[in-house]
Amino acid sequence: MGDRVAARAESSELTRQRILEAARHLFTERGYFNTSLQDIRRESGLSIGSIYHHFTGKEELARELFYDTLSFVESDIRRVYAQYSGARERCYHVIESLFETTESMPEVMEYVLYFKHREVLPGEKPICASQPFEIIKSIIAEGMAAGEIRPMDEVMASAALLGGPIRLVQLRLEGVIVEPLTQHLSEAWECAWRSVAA
Amino acid sequence: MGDRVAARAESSELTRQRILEAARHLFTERGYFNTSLQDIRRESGLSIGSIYHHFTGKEELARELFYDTLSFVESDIRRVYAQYSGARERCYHVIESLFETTESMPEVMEYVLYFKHREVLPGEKPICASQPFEIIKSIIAEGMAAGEIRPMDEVMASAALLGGPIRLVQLRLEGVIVEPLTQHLSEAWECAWRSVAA
DNA sequence: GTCTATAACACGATAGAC
DNA sequence: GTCTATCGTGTTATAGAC
Repeated sequence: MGDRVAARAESSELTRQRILEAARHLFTERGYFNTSLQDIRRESGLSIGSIYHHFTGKEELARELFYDTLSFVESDIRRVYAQYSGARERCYHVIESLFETTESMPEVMEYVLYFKHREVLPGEKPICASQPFEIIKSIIAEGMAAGEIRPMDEVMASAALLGGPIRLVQLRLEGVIVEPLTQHLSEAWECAWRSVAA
Repeated sequence: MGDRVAARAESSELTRQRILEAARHLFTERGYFNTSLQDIRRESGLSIGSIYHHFTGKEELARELFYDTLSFVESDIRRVYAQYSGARERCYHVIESLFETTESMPEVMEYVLYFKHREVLPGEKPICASQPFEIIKSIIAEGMAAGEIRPMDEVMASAALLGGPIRLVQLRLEGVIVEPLTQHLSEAWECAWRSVAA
């Protein structure tokens, strides 16, 4: 008997995901404000009523996607942190994972980079106060203590290390770079590491 | 008699500027889509009719501001290009000017960095195809030919050089960095140049 | 849980007096 | 050139049948 409850819950979760996927696609393609709930209804193949049954409104869709994406990025960085040791290795694999995600899930990457929290979700904490940012900072702090990274302001070091790669991701998403970013990994890494290496 | 015509033209130009200033302020503060013409009317102290007399609509305000800002940045880079020689000197002063503009005209900088052409002005060329971007590329190409910069992909070099500083500008605009960026110029420059220096 | 129909509203844009 | 008043449209969100 619990089966029927479980099946219903599962199907409910499925429609939830369908709505979120449609929203993510449209938000990244034409932007939050250029997407109406009618668009999301059409894209998801469901109805307005159904959307409002699962979410309180359009804003919650954006919020949900935002936190989804953020925790995806976070777990990815955590994995790298746990799997490797030393700032050099860890930073390398953070950038590698950044490039891989750009290729395999460009919409997720686009959402992370271009989503304007302040505009769409006023009152949310800025992304730089988020967990991923904190992990990066501690990787760098440890690397500095170990003498791998030149002593300098931590914010400076993180900007120097990731600024270039992030810029490349943007150029790739905009279509300026046409080859997969993974092809440029070693060259990008060389530039990034030189900027902070001791 | 020409005086009266000139005076009228001047006053007309003045109200035009008042409207543009109000629009820039509101667009950067809360975003294009969160700003209504009523807001611009209130902020500028004029009327809806007056705004429509000077501009064809809201979108033209954004477009006008965009090209204004772009040509400001362009002339700034051109100045640096003409005033200095060698990739090293030129790049240093481009970054210096970037930081100075961030401090003296944060709204201009914010408009350049965060304005979403694709969303607000669909059909506009992306900023990376713009003149400022082209000048940077030629500075780098000349620097590579002169042996100042390691041989590498030009796009890669520009991302490495400016990615870090641009990231710092963003952090400054978001309030993560509280001191004027000019204080960090030498450290930021050190990181940026190391990433590409021969 | 899912649907359709519709309410309530704000927006960009226009018309026309002065 | 500047203004006020207003139109038409598209939006988010709700009500209520099934």
